[in-house]
Amino acid sequence: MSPKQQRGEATVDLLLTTALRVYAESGQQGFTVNAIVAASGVSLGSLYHHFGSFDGLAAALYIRCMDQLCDDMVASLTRCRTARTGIRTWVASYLRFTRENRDIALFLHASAYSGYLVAHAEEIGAAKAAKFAAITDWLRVRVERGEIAALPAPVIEVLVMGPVTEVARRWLSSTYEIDLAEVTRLLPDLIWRSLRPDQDGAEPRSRTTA
Amino acid sequence: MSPKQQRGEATVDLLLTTALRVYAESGQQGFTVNAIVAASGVSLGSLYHHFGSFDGLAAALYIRCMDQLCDDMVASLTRCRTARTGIRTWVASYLRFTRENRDIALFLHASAYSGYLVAHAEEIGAAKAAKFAAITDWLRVRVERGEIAALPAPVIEVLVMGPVTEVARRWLSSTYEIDLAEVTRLLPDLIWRSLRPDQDGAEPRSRTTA
DNA sequence: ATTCAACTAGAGGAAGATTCTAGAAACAGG
DNA sequence: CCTGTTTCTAGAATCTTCCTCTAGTTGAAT
Repeated sequence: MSPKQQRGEATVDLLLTTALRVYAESGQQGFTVNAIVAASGVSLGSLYHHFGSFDGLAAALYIRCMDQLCDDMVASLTRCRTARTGIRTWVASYLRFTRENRDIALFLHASAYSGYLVAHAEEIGAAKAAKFAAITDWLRVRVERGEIAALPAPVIEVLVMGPVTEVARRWLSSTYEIDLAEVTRLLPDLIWRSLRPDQDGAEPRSRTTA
Repeated sequence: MSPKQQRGEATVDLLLTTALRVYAESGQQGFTVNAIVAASGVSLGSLYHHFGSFDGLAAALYIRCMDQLCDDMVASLTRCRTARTGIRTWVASYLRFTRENRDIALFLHASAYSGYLVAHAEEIGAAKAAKFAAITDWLRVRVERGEIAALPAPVIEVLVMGPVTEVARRWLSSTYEIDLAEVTRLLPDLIWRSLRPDQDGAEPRSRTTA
């Protein structure tokens, strides 16, 4: 299972990094084996030796990018105790990650429907679920404490991730003009509004009880 | 400018309709000129006579689908007077459209980054902006009346469209399991919460003034 | 009858994913 | 240090797929 030589690991890394750069520079059109091979200097044989197919490389890259994003989000989220700061931090960290890792964000958004990961859909789904488990747990605890409105987990996820991914999409597409700084200032609070346990004047239970 | 024969219009329509069906059945992979030609019975030359290129057909299909969606949303929205019902109806209508027109929604979501519309990006952008103008106007009026929080237009759009498109994405991908009926029941109110002018007990101005 | 849009059929050719064979580099045991 | 084995690299050749173009036909309108 584990490689007996570590020279391959470096080429794998080089290939993935180059692939991401190629995608960022040339878009979906130019995202091809030849381009990646040419840009990386690695041979075609090496590529197929390590990934088996082009889709294999794309799937590996997708998983690698998603892991980075998820690790970043989970780290930000789990550092927070209260629901309010947690949600706000979650939102802010996604936007920050997008700004600081444009290439990764672009690839993630574009690949969602891109077809080259249909073959590895199960694998990717599993990886994503594993990473999201930490987030779901964090949310469940706060919902049980009454710090977040009693909603199904998917609805909460959608209310947070929805606006944020939409902003990212627009910022990445560069046809819209989005003031990312302003949005980062406004969104966390606005999203939190839709998740507060109740809005009719009652104080959050964390103050009155426990 | 106007066609001297109207037989072409029928062919164009047949091609677009078939293309959508092919996409729904075969996905990105099977979305090719040959497949469309075979499924429609129209000849390859005809296709090129009308659309000039494969990308041309894809762009035309994209615009047609987007028009349908936008017209539906605009019709639902402009029928509403108050901000609250408007926003809630907007959300509900998008979800209803997605449920009732799965193929269209799928194509729209998947094509966003798909690369075959890069060539016609300007054209598409213009068409989209034109359709969205009605929505933006509707929003501006309500913001000026104080019925909606004083936020930049993009932020409002993102808060509404974000969660809704995210739900659609999940429902379409079929790896997530989304209870669309339940979401349709919950989301409109939740989204409205993030847009209400203020949440600290003050009544909406429409009641106290004017 | 002429004209022009609409259409048909099929060839051409480019591009890209994959396979294959050959060889270099690391590793293990003697 | 030598040798067999596995991992890895190399790049040409292949095979498939798909977009585009050309040349010619049909048929409605004037």
